[in-house]
Amino acid sequence: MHYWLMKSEPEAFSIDDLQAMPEQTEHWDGVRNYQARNMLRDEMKKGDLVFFYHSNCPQPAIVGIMQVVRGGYPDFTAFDPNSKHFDPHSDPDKPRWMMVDVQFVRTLKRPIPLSELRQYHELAGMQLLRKGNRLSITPLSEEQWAFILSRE
DNA sequence: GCCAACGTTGGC
DNA sequence: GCCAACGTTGGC
Repeated sequence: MHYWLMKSEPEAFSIDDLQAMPEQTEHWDGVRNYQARNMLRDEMKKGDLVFFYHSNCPQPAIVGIMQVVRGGYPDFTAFDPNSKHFDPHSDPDKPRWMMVDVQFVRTLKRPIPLSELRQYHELAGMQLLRKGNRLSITPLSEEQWAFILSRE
């Protein structure tokens, strides 16, 4: 059982969009970073819990919880020339990019902003808070997960 | 809109 | 393999 945080720009795909999907489930496509790809492929398993984080918006914040309902499998948007995530170098016989399916669990009672997360020394080791961090998927320890929920 | 940080590309 | 140039991310 692992805990994660995944970023999305709410203008592109928000937690409300996830909640509105059929089965409240969507595939998390478009990750085009090898470090994140490796986590999707090797470490994210069905049942893992994930914080939904809104990035690149007026108030960057953790806004909700989702659950992995299908572990890593090939990101088919990489094969679609009409997709903005198309990658001509990803061969369907040897897919370069991976994704998981996630299901909405709930929104937090309140969004917990990045600026607040930075103030907790308990979270000093969080990868999200590291200077220059750009990874759209980062792991959390169980302790970090529980602490954040305690601040809700 | 600015810009720091980072990843990728490609010439050599 | 090095590294400059470039593109992207994402907070502010």
